[in-house]
Amino acid sequence: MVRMSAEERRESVIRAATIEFARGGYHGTSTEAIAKRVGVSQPYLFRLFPGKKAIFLAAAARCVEETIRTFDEAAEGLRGEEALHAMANAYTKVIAEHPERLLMQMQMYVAVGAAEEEGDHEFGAAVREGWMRLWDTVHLPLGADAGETTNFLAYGMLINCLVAMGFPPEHRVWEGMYPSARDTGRLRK
Amino acid sequence: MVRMSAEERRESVIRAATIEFARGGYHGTSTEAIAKRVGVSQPYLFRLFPGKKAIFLAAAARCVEETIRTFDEAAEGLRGEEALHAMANAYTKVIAEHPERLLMQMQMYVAVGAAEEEGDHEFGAAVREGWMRLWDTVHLPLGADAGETTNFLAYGMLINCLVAMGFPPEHRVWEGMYPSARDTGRLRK
DNA sequence: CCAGTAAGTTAGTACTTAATCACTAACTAC
DNA sequence: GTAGTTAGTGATTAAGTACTAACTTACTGG
Repeated sequence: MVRMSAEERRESVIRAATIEFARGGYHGTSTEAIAKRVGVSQPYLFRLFPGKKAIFLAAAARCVEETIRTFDEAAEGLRGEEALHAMANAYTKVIAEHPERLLMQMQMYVAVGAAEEEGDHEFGAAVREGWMRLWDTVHLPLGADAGETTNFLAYGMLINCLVAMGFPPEHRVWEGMYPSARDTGRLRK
Repeated sequence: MVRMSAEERRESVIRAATIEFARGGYHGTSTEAIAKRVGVSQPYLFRLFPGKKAIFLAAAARCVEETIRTFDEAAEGLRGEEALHAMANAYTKVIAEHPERLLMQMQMYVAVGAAEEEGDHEFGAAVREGWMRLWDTVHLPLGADAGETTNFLAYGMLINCLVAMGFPPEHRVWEGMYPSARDTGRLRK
């Protein structure tokens, strides 16, 4: 048994939860599965977090932070087409190294409807706020062009969906993605 | 009690299931919720379908059919930019009248990972096949241009995500969507 | 009118799972 | 060393849920 500070454990839980929730979504993931991945007993999760929902929220929030940071760092000091390429490349790297982040984002989005249904309006608001922060993050480097920003994010969402569907990297759906992204994602000033 | 033929009932179940699964996803939707919406007892669902999974599959398949048919009919006899506008308008109409179809699509996509995990490789394959049929459906009217097709579908996926997140129609994220779709989605021949 | 069939229900089972409670083991300061 | 705190577990529970089996009600053809 490896003892950790509660704060460190919470970190591990967030990482494990991201992977598990990314696969199964909120309802398709048991707290036991998360606990197993962390290497800790299931009841202990409820010492670290007030409930399952709080774990999901923490994982979702973290996921948004990291995505925003990824784009922010990639575009640092760059503008226009250069920023576009830098951010696209950064995202490509995330796809390869942390696909769970894309899937977790999808799970966040689809979880909004259910949360709204059960009276939780804060969750949807938080997700939308995260999206707008992401929007603003890429907006400025892309020349403060709304059309360009929307286009960039549209390709991002398509990528998320294709990854979720499990299309292998060599599949033809990926063709026309990057050339096209460069082409149709050109900057009009 | 209104009696129906089993076939008609199955139809009702598929429609009800689409709405329920669209909100809650596979695991977040109980067969009881579906039965309630149909107006039938919960166990009777298992006479009409072999199990919950079969209901989800039927709803998902139907959803894909209808989306493909929507584009197919909208683009009938049109090519290039005209087809693009016709299909975009048709999709706009679906957003307003049948948002559950967009949400169900999202739920399908995110369900692939979990299905794969539990050894069901056919589901993912079916979803990908549906996607490719959709791809081919819009590919030809858009001038058999892979970049154009990808672009069109990218905007579609962005729309799906924004709808899932619950952005109201007047929100600024929608600005730059249609102008931009017209603009960046222009046809290069 | 009645026999067969198809539509539908009520009651119940087996199982999963989020959350609680009482308890134990390890670290830390004095 | 020992007192107090912090990390962690085992046992349990209550609620929910997919699915089964046995029974009932309505329609239909001869």
